[in-house]
Amino acid sequence: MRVVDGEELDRMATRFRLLGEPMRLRILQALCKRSRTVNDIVSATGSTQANVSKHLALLAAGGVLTRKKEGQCVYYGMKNRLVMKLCELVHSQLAR
Amino acid sequence: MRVVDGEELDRMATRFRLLGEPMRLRILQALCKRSRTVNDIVSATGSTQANVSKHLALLAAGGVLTRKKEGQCVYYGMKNRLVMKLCELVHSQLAR
DNA sequence: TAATTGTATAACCATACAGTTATATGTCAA
DNA sequence: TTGACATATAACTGTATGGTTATACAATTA
Repeated sequence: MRVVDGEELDRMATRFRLLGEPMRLRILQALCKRSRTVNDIVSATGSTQANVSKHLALLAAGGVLTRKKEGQCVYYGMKNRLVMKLCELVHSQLAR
Repeated sequence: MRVVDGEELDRMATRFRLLGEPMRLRILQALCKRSRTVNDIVSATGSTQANVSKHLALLAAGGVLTRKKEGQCVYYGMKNRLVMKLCELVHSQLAR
């Protein structure tokens, strides 16, 4: 990594911290294959609707998830594969 | 990423969170090229000795840094290149 | 031994934030 | 319009943790 200025380090830290919550990783896992509604994710994670909604808002604001409203349902999905790449990398690193 | 159990998600989240602090990223940058003493890192980061020591202890406990005592100096260094790989990946992802 | 230097740690404070409960907002159907 | 369902948000609580200050511990030197 090149030398990086303070603001960029802040952004990097923010991204890492966004992934530094088990519940958010659980959510990402649930969205790994396809987009899902909030309720789907609530079921998949076993958390409460309010909690899931908050995490989804954070992940979307952080540029990790997309958000698409259809009727009264809201579909969240992976913005791209890059974040899953990160998760896989960490996962494989820990398997040592 | 395969489906991962709760404990593994916890470990992954812990690793991500470990990288989710600007000061710790600053420390990693300082150690990118070579191992350094605590005082070196204090100078490089501009933080206090106590604060740096605490972060170094966390990074070492988290398996990111190595620790080698020589005389009254303690050298910390990157355990391997994998973490820098992560940082580079995040850095490049944010550059969009 | 005493003084100095390098590092770690304890105690404390302030802040951030995950989770909860309750409620608001929005959308559809009857 | 009313009711039911889906989602978001506000208010609150408890906990974790980054930074600071002071001090302890360890190694070197005089």
